[in-house]
Amino acid sequence: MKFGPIEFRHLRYFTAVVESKSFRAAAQRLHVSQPPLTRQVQQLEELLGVSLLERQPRGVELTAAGAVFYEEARNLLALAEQAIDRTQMAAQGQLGRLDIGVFGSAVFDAIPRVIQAFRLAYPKVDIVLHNLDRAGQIRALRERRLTVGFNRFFVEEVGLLWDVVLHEQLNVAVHEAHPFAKREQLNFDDLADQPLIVYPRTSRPSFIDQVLSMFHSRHLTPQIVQEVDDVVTAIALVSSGFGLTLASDSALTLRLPGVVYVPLEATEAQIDLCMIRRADDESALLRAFIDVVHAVLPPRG
Amino acid sequence: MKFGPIEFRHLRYFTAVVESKSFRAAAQRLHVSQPPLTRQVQQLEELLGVSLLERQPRGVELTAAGAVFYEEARNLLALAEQAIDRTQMAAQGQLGRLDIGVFGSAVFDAIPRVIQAFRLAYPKVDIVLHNLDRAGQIRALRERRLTVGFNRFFVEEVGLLWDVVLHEQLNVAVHEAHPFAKREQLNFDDLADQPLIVYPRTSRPSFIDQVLSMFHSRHLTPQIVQEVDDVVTAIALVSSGFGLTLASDSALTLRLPGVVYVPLEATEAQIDLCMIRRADDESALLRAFIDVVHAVLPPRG
DNA sequence: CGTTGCGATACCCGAGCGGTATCGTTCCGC
DNA sequence: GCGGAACGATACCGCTCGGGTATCGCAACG
Repeated sequence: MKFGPIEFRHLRYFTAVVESKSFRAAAQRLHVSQPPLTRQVQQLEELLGVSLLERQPRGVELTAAGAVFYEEARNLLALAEQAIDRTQMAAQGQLGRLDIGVFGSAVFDAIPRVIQAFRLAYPKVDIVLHNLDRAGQIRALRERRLTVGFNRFFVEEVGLLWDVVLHEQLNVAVHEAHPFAKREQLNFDDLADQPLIVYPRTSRPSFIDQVLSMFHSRHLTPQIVQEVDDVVTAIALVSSGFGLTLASDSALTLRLPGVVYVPLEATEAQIDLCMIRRADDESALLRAFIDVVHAVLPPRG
Repeated sequence: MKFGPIEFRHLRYFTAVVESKSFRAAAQRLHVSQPPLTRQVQQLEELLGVSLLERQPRGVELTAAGAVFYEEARNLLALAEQAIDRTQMAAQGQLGRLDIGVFGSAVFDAIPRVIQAFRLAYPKVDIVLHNLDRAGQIRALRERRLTVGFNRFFVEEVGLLWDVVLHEQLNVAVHEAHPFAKREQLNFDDLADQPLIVYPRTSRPSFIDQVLSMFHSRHLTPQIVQEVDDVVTAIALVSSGFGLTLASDSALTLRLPGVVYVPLEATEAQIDLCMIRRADDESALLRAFIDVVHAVLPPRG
């Protein structure tokens, strides 16, 4: 006489009986015989302490409470189906939340392209962008607040993996009044005695360090006239005739009045865009995102 | 190796494991041993075709899909609780919908008082009022579109029950300029040769039929100057000096300019308010409503 | 007034749930 | 570095309980 808690079986049986208005018909629909159905519904009524059906010779009729419970049961069964669907979607990486760390000039071109493509392929995934420098990204990754990070020049970090996802050329941003503005291409020697604006210094090694090493390998010493925090400020200074600066291809979408971009000689004048992630993150969502990144960004930049 | 469909047991076990971050601790919480827990969670994962937990030496960790399913499971369990609550409330008449048929002057006083009291006692019951004459109420009751109806003078109807819930006195509505307006009380003899406005004729026998029978039993013949559809119109005509009319106590709240109500002699000058319902309706909701009606309306009107 | 179709009941069988005992692994302290 | 402790997984068993067949009691219908 003692029953356990309510189970989905009770709901399935009860709703079938209600919809068939008959135990026998419902039994047929459920591919069971009639007596178990009777028993389960009786149990359900006893568990609830409520009479749900009025048994009549011509079939069954819902009581007022039965009508309420029927609606609830239908709802629960539908939600259970949804729960399964959603879970399976999540397992395939089609549902969930992706926290992406971004920084620097890549946010102007490469990142938006990746995100747009990913949104299209996985519309039910929430994407949250976090503006973090490299150190911040690494910390956030370790603390699981981030799924992936995009940055330049990752050093090896235990527990983290990084891939180069894009090679970009360097460009020189000059004011249109500057003689370089007419040139098809420039090289490092051209820049040696030019007033250079450099960025950013937030976490070493950084963009600027790689640029400086390119000068050093050519035994050149650039004339640094100003240090700034970010690309936008640097280009703004170029726009106002302060000097020259270097920018990756991604920054080319950043158009300010009077600023002209001239490609730098190709040899070694490359800057990488890297993606960093946890080594132990084997989620389908991250896998799917990585695939999109490689599909969107040119296999060889 | 073949499992049936998902049951609430799977959800209860899984959520317990997640919340305890441990199979053993969850087993203790659930008052079962650890192996069945392991098995049920394994079954759940197989049923979903999804890995929900990462078993680690220090306990268990949710996968991304597991986190999604956990939220869904919590939600389902909470909704199941609510479903039980709501069903039990419905069984006690505390939840549901009450369709009430109303007609005539009772809507001005008695009905609003009843409904206000019922709303207070059973706030989660939806009350829907339907303006239907007696024939319409009887049809709607038979077709289950109505739970109760209020009207005057019910004849016996098979399958329906009626109770007198209120006795009201009759009053004469006269214009203040009329000599009767000064009287403390009136009787039928006074009215015999007065211009009388009568209402309504919608479904016989009706209010007017009872009034007329009161005249006849006294061998009097009233002077009917106008027939109208409803009380409000009748009183409006009184207000414009058209004649006199009779109105129950409920209509006294209906105050129009120049209209004065004078009580009619008490003997036999009573009018009933009746409540009609299905004989086979044993719902707790109806029972509760009837109780409220008898509590609100004076046991002897 | 028998027939028919309904849900309820009685009884049986076996799947499956929960129990105990134990294993394999990892992490910890000595 | 090694034994012990703690974790989840596995093996196996007993018994509950869900589902089966057969049948009952009852009301409606021709």
